Amino acid sequence: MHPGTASRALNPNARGEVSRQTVRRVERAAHLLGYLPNTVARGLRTSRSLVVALVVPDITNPLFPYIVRGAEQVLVEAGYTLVLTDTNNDPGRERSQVAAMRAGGVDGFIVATARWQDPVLDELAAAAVPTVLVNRRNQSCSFPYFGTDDRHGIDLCVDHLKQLGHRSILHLAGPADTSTGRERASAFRQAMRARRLPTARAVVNCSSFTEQAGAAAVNTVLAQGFSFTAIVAGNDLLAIGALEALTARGIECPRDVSITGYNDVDFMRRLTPAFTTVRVPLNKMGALAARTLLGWLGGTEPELGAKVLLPVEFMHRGTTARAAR
Amino acid sequence: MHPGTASRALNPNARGEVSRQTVRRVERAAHLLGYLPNTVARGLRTSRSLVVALVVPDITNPLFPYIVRGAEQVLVEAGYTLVLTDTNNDPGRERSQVAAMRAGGVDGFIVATARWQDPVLDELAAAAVPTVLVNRRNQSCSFPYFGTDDRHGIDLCVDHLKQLGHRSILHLAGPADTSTGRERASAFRQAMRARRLPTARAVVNCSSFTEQAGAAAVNTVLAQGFSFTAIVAGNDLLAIGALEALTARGIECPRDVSITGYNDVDFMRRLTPAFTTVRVPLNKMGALAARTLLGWLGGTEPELGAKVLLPVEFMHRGTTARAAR
DNA sequence: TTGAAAGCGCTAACAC
DNA sequence: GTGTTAGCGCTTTCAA
Repeated sequence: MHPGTASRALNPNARGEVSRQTVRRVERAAHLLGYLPNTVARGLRTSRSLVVALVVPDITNPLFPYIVRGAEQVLVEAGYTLVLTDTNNDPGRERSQVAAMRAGGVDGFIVATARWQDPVLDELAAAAVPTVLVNRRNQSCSFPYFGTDDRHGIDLCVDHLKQLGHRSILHLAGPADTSTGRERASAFRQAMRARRLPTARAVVNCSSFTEQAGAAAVNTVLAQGFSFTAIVAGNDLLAIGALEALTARGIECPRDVSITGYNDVDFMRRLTPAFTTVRVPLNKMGALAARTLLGWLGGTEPELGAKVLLPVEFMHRGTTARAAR
Repeated sequence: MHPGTASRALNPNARGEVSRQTVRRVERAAHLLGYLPNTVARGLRTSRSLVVALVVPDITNPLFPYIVRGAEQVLVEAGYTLVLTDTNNDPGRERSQVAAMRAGGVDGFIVATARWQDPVLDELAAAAVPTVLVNRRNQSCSFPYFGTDDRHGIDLCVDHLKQLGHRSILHLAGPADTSTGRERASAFRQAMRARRLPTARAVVNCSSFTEQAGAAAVNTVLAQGFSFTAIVAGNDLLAIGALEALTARGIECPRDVSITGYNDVDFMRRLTPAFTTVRVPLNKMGALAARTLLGWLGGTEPELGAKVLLPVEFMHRGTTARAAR
């Protein structure tokens, strides 16, 4: 039996060029020998590895497992393998890991670590590596982006608080080198202005999307004497940090201050009080990104600057209440 | 310049066989051209890919991200790449994904999905693929295993509850096809007997390590009229499910029933009441497993049935209290 | 110290 | 429909 023929028999695309009988014979033999086509050799020959890399900043941030899961589901169904790489929020590691993945011949990237200015993405774009962005994007948005409708989400929060009688609302903004930090802050300002609510000193920047940063920001604002009756946090972790900082000072939520989160990470509904937050379809975001990348790898090049914003859902729970008179 | 020489100049091991001057020349050129050695081709030639696969049952289970992180840290430092594969708790997918990884030429496996009887592991053992087990093991323990000292952890729970005056203690055991389910149940029985506490009907099996299963088990026991004043849950999710089921029936924790969890997943301390549970060094478990696998790949074959049990720490928080009189 | 050549396992183009 | 051949990019023996 001749290797070329065997190869054709095993390859779904070329199977047509070979007699049914031979196909059967080859399949039988392959099964018997426990033969697994060596995808490395195949990749070398075809320069397609059927591997996609997913770059996350920190897999222990409860946001990301759902994105990973959504993406892997789609990828595996299509016969692809997912390579996860966790950059530990370190641009240096991001650069080197991406380089390693490239050298390893991955077919494309799903990037969840985008910073506002991101040289790694610029390189990827320059090299025309199929890449999609998820959760965050870079300024130039060099690639298709799958995020959520932050403008709407934040607007829902502000609206809800206004309905409850709040006027002095503080926004805990995520880092300015992330699109989510910037865009939610901008959405907040716009939502406040649209309702003739005061925006002066109403936005404070947090150094990262962590509890610590959220707590620190609240402490700073309090120390400066700025008073507020509600907080719109840039994400759930910032919201939790804010709650802790307030509680530590005897300020109670929602009695004294209302708080909204963002993302509706799994355990938010289980906290006491259960958190009012904005639910984001993380699974779907990952799946959609993967599907688009797969399409790209299959030849249908996407519109490069395309932004897909998934709809969000406001979850009214226990951390928001009518403003004290 | 001749490719063989260039290869030697770039390869740390063979660099000695080449003149310093040539090395410099090659390095300069490589840098200039942005040359990245193609690891696929290298892998084909050397049959080492510098890739390790990590198999998890469900990355959204908050247990696993920490293990992933611990492992990846170590792996990346050693120049390896981590391939994550999530089997969605499905043995079929586990089998096919592992086969895919094998065909993809990974150097070894870290498996966190082991079932008590696990044909996939048997195959891996038969093929002598370097593999380490983490979190769970199989019955034959065909590979080095990194888990926690469950016997001690469960003993601490029972001891604590006994100190508080509890005698009727229920154990919510994880699935019988996992080592963690079986061993914690066995540890529970032993701990109870050692303290002359009753074990009849004190262990109930849950179909999976999920909230739903925990709640269902508690409901069943309650329906059967078995009464208890405390629960030792097989893991945190079961504990949370149990708490929900009890609360739904107006049984309060810890006033009426005390509950202990297991693993001390990140948000347990944030719940109200904060959960009494057993803290497990997940990060270290992943790191240790990775290091051992790396050693194996480097030539130091580990003792095959070796079990490394990491120390646990009992976290006394708000879900346990003195037994009602 | 460097050059030459073979070959890792597979596939695609071409010949029969 | 099947056989033949060349070569993906690298490493490594062997010879110079």
